Amino acid sequence: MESQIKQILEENSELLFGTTIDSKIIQFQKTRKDVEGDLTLVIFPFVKALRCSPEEAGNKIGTFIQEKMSYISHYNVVSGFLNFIISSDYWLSELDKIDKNPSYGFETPNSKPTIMVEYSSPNTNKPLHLGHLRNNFLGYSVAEILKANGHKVIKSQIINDRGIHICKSMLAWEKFSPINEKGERETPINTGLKGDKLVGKYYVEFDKQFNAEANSIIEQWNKGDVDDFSDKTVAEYIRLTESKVGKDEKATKGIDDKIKDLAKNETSLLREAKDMLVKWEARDPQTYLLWTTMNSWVYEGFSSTYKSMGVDFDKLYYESDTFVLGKDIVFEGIEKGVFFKKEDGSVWIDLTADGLDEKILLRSDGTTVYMTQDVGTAVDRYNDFPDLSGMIYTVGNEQDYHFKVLFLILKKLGYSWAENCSHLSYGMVDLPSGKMKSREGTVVDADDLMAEVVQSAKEMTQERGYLEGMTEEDKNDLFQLIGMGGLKYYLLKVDPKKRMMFDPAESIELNGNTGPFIQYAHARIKSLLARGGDLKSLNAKELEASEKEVIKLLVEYPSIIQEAGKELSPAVICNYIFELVKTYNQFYQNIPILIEEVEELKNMRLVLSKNIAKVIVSSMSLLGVRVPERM
RNA sequence: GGUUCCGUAGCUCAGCUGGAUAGAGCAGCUCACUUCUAAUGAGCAGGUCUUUGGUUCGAAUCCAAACGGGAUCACCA
Repeated sequence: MESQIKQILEENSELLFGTTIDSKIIQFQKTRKDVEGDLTLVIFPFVKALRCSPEEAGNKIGTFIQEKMSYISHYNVVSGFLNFIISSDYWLSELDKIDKNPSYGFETPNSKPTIMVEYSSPNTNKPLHLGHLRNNFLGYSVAEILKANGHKVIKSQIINDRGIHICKSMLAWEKFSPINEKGERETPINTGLKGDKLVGKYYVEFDKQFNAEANSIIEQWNKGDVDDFSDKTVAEYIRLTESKVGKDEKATKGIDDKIKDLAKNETSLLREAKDMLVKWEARDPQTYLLWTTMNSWVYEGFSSTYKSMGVDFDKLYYESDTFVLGKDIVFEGIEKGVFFKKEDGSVWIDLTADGLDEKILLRSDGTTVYMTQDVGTAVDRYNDFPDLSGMIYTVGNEQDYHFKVLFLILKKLGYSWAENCSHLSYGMVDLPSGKMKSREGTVVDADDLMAEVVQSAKEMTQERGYLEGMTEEDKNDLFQLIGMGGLKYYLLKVDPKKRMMFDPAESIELNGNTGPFIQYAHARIKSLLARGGDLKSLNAKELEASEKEVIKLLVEYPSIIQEAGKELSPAVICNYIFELVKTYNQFYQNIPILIEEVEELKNMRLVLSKNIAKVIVSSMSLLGVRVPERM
């Protein structure tokens, strides 16, 4: 409709305006709710060309368009805005088209280039938490949205299964796990703990012991007992301590943190963890066995968590595989002159010319860092899928800098596809009580939270649901569907880029802008349709205002999917579906459907409802949310 | 301090490629179930869109500065 009007204006611009017009000045917008009209053209930009008042200009253009387009029944001009009223015929014919298209809003599958979407990518040293939920739901949803836009999508994750953090858990387990009467240390089997939880427990234990050791070193320093430490360290300690004099509380705390870091570097625990990493990279059999065992525990735990989340992956990458490639690339890069070596053997890239810093790629002991692995992983992926037209990394915005550097390094290494990589950077999830810190144990565990929302959905549904005749199994599935639907919708409805507040009480809320609100509307429509009998083809002639409003929104659906794809934002879908359901509910509440006596009207209202249900199911599927037949 | 993101109703968020009187949800106060699922709908109340300047016929939206908040600037990942 808009493009038709635009075309008419452009083709007849000489006639209307006496000059050719810039297509940019043709601006449409939705008509305000309190003004009569379905589509609004902004008149101000034309006023100059026409040299008359906005009122006259609007009338001139309005009359002209109305003559050319039969679907426009009339128009009005209000303070510089030309409002077209589009006839019921048009909306009914649109509804008919929508009704006949089972995959309405979706592009032909696999008709566009392949994109890889990476998400989740956890460390294997601790369980998944609330932040991972946002990440997973977001990544999964963006993948679905891109598919709906016609792209072939490969869902992938990189599992950070190596590195110093894993060694910390391994070391703590070896050192601190109690031995039972059978002579075994703790395992998921003999403790009944989920594997990821058990390993996480030892990561926390490491940190606890590590801090204790660092504190005792500081105490030692404070007493003046410095014989066991290098002159350099001692000098740094003295310098920091002296710099505290006369500083305010905040600055003093900052310096204390630095002293703590200094002390941490001197702990035997960290030294042992580092030794372990070196042994691991050298494929020491015992270390490797321990690593394999503990990782397998974690994978088992993760896989059950992913199942509850309802997410999956097409292709997994492991850092333990890709870091070697990363290392090779670094060596090549040195020869190409992209990287350089410092005296102590560490390898760096100088990005100061690009406004960034120097970045390390290999430590002086030859082991790799995060960046090295990511370089390797990226190259590995393009080797596996040479036709990738894009790669999207779903990673928190605290890593904005990392990805900026990563993409720049790839570019400098001469990979032409580097510019197709993008970072889907999302904001942190805050709790009302403050920030989550995994080391301090103030996290919201993903498994616990999911269990909680499902439990809450269960209580609520038992209280007010329509469950007669359902099997226990179906009921449990329904509770799962509602609880998870609520949680996913809650986490996805906020613009991904923004930091968001997670209120546990609100996340299990079922009224207002929530997943269950939308699921409920669907169940209600299904109940209508079940009683409505067979549907006939549309033959109604007129539309009530509230019916027209609903159809208008339905018509927007394809463009919403496009926008969500362009913005990589499931929130766009959420906002749309909420608006659609709200508008439908107004219609539902005010207009009789089954009890309507005029057959054409009843039939049309049922067809309309059916298509609302269709769009609810399809748009919710883009969020990874299932929708019940009844609730 | 450098870089970067953010600041809209009591709370949580939409709106931001400039356009009409800035919108939802929650919380508060009314009202509507003998009628299709009330997990709903209708209404009331709630705003100097952080501030100041600029661009423009027109600014929550663009630009600049200030103030306030977050992230980041590791031989952690």
